[in-house]
Amino acid sequence: MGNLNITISNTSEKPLYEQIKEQIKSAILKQELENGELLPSIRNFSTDLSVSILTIRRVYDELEKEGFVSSRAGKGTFVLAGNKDLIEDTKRVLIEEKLIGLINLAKTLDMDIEELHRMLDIVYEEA
Amino acid sequence: MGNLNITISNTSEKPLYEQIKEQIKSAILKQELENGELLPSIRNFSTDLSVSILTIRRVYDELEKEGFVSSRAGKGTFVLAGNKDLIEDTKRVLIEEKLIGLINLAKTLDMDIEELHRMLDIVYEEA
Amino acid sequence: MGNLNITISNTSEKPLYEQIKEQIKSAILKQELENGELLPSIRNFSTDLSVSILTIRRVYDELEKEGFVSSRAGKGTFVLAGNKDLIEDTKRVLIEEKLIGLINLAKTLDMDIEELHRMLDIVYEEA
Amino acid sequence: MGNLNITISNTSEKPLYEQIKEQIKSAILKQELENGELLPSIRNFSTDLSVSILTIRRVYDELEKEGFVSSRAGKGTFVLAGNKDLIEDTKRVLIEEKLIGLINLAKTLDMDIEELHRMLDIVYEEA
DNA sequence: GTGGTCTAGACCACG
DNA sequence: GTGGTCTAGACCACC
Repeated sequence: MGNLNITISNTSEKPLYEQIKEQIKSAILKQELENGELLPSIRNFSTDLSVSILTIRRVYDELEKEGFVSSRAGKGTFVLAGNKDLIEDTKRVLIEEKLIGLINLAKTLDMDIEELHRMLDIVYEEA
Repeated sequence: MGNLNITISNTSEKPLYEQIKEQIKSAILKQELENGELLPSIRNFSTDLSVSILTIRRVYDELEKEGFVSSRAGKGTFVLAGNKDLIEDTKRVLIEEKLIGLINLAKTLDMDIEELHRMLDIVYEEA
Repeated sequence: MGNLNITISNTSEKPLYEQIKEQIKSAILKQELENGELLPSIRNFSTDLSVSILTIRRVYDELEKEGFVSSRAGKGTFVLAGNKDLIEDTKRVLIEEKLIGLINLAKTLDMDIEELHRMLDIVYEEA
Repeated sequence: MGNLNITISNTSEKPLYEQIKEQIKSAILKQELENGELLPSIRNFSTDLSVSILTIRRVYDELEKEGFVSSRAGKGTFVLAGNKDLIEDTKRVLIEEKLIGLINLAKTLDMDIEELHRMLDIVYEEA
């Protein structure tokens, strides 16, 4: 039941490998990709997305070092989503990183926490 | 009443010119720098901060393009902070950009608005 | 009295053929497999372990080259464990190889032999 | 007082990038490279060692992710050796990894801890 | 077929 | 000058 639709933008400021990596990571965190599921081969994936083999290789390399997938020569690259705690922790850490950036900016602009809560609701409605 | 203390980090991932630019911009938005105030000359500023003249030139160039300062040959670089509404709007836009990124991430991770408010308070306490 | 329980891991960084080979070799060195004992046929073994026939063939080939088994067409693959001295020597050589690597690392990190003995005991307890 | 002599072997089973990475890491751990010291540029280093630019790039990338160096575009790659605890911990972890491998092997070969201590002394003398 | 390593180029932003 | 990203190939071991 693998669900993996990757969209990449050449105009984005984010590097290609990061765009792809984040979308795979997000799919794992949302549990759209199950534990043990086989990801596309490096060669197939690179031709599908029209990017270099090396770009996909980098995506799989970094995901493996972060513990989200496991690559074995001759077999392929598999999703590791067995550790539910890791998944929940990772989600919180990702959100926290963005919150820290937001709060730092708010503080340098003399904006208080109540105003921040108000704007959060407003922007959430519009998004 | 000019208040301008710039601190730069060589290990930060942000480029030097951006670090300096953001701090000047923040000082203008917080109204620590008044309308018409004269900023340091490119040469003095670059020696004070121990960075290249080119780096400061880029800071002033970009700030001028964004409408925060005005440079006149032979006279110097002046703060443009006359329009109070513009300043308030600019602050909101900066915060909104970060909020949009935060909310997009939260949605892709299946995190709801209440949880986001809770985490905002928690991280705000720690920061 | 042949005792041969092979366990393989798909997430291990070691290749399948090496995992299997090491376990057979270890069983011979520990004398769990006796001299002259008949190992499973390539076909049976490969279906039992759910690996390719080529993988088992490679295991038997390498074990034969190292002198631990003997394969005869039409008869099967037999354990060669007659020379007890050879077995003891092989065990020591395997351990020595790892010890050399350990000591080289310790020396490049300026760690002395006493500290090494201490850590050996500590890690041995935990393992 | 930078001391950085890298030797690489094309016949080693270890990949080039790992050989180079380990030697730099070892120099940092032994404090032969000081905090803040500038490492060779990617281009110079690659021509000095006669390897591809990408190989050196990978070395610096991984060392940065592990927290041993910091790379900044336009400035270079610097040694981060300020955290003494990290350095001591890293040394112990590296030794522990090898000890675990050694002990696992010893156990599968029915070799006890006393014998291991004896062999450690013997091999240490010879090495 | 698969991933792992390596090469020899290129263009970009930063200083 | 520097590192960061990306491309288009290649050879190898493993399955």
